[in-house]
Amino acid sequence: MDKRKAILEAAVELIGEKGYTHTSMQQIADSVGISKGSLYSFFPSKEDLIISIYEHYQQLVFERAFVVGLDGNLPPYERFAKQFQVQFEGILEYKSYMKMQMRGETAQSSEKLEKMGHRMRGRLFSWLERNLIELYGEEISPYKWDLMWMTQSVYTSYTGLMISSESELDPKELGRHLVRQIDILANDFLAGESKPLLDDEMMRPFSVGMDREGAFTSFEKREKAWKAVYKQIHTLDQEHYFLEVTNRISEESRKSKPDELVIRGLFHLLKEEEKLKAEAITLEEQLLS
Amino acid sequence: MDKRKAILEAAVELIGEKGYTHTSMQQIADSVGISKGSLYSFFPSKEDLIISIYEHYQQLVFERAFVVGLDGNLPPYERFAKQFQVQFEGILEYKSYMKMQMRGETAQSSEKLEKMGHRMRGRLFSWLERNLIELYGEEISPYKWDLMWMTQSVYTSYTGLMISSESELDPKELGRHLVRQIDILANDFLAGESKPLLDDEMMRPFSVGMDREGAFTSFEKREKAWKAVYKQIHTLDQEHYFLEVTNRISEESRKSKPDELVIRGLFHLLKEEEKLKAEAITLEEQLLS
DNA sequence: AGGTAAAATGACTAATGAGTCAAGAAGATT
DNA sequence: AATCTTCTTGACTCATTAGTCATTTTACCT
Repeated sequence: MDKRKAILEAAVELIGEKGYTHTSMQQIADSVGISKGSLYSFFPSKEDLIISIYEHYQQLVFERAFVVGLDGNLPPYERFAKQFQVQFEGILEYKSYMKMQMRGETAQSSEKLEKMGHRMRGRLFSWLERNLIELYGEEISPYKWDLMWMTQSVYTSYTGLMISSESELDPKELGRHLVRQIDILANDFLAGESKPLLDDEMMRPFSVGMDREGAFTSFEKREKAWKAVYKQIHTLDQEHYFLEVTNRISEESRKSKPDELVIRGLFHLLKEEEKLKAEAITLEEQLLS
Repeated sequence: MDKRKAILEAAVELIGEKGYTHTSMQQIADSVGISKGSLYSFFPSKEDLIISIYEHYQQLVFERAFVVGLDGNLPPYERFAKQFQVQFEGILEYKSYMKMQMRGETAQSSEKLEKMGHRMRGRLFSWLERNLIELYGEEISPYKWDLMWMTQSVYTSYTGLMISSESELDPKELGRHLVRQIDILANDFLAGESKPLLDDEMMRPFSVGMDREGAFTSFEKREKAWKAVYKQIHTLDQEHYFLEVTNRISEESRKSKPDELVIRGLFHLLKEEEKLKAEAITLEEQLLS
């Protein structure tokens, strides 16, 4: 029984329901069935707890969605729709986390969370951009921000609708629907009927490292290395065990002060499996550089 | 110097910046330059204060937007765009209120605020619906929720963009842009190219009194009476004075326990002006029924 | 100027909740 | 069984803040 995970789940549930400030550490402890002191042995502070929640769940939600990007025998348009579908399915699965995230209320606007949010938005936009360029070519470029902004707003509000409404929307239909709307507007832009409203200049806060080579590119490489490892793991017998090890690595590496020794140790566990060695080494290099 | 208003403004500023829970009554009092005790003589509780803020500003923002609906010599399409424009202008003007509203964090989910939010959404949707039907006729009806939902999400997210970004978006362009996007999607729906995804059933939480005659209809009538008064006032010399009286009536009538005597007294002030008498009486009947 | 009513003040109370830590329970080791 | 180690507990401290109210200041009137 993973107590840490149990705490995260209980906390997400409570905070999603009543908000961060109106959920006390005592309530969370009670809900898990442990004492407050014990809770504090897992998370040194309330802020630390909520940050861990974000780290934990963002990883889960994103992993789901981006795997589809790899299954590369779908035509672009369908793949785009499928990716939304998978994302919406993830939202349904992690409803309480999403509820919490949408409330958006946290501790005194933590530096760290802000960075995380920024990184998330950046990821979303960069993913959208890639898809738009792939679908419509470079000609869409002048209109990309308008399309991306529109997409992001509608996506977000459908998310809100899904987690609040009783009558469940079908993720598949929703994905198609969204892509269809994007398509209509994109074609209108390409036909030169509408002028763009948003440009690079004013959207700078949302473009993460598309200008600065370093940050985002290295992130991309790391992302690839992660994916390689996960993909390889799925082919193995001891899938579950290696997944757990890898998730633990991921968790540790996202901490503010990751313990290098822990990470190195965990990687040794992965490297024991011959079929995983190459991917593990690549990822380890990426993480410890 | 209206101290009550000064408090509302200071509070909006602080709460917009740091959130409801992280803004103390002491800070608000300090910011206005009065004592806490004095603050409590205006607002009996913190919750009461935030409710008053919503009541005060919603009125201001909405008033601006709906006036355009009356200037009826614009063609429907342009009027629709103009209404968005005016609304965006309002957002720019009441930036800190909007910031506060977008944070959405309030006291332990007050019954009253929830009702208010619901009413607001209802108003927005009913306004959108009217415009869509006017522009595209009854045939748009099966697609109205999809269009309205899309519009509402994009509208909301542009609002967020306006209040956060430094580079100011032009409300006029933004209004046109939004209406243009609606138009493209509406035409696509009408051409039978896309199927609707949302229907009355699942959108019931958002349809305020479109089914139940009473509530909304009577609200509409009252709305008309208000507009008639405001319109008449604009033709008068002492515009400013009568506006102030009317705003005061509006404020009082939105209180949880409106003082009927105060309202009756204020109406006497309006009825002194012969040209305003008829409209004032109609409104008074609406309010005191 | 003197007196009275109204308004403003800020020290005080009470509640809440984050974070600590000494003491005790459970488990491991010899 | 005795001892040591690790985990768990919940009573306690301390800071914050909503809301109160006796006292003081201001404004107004005669």
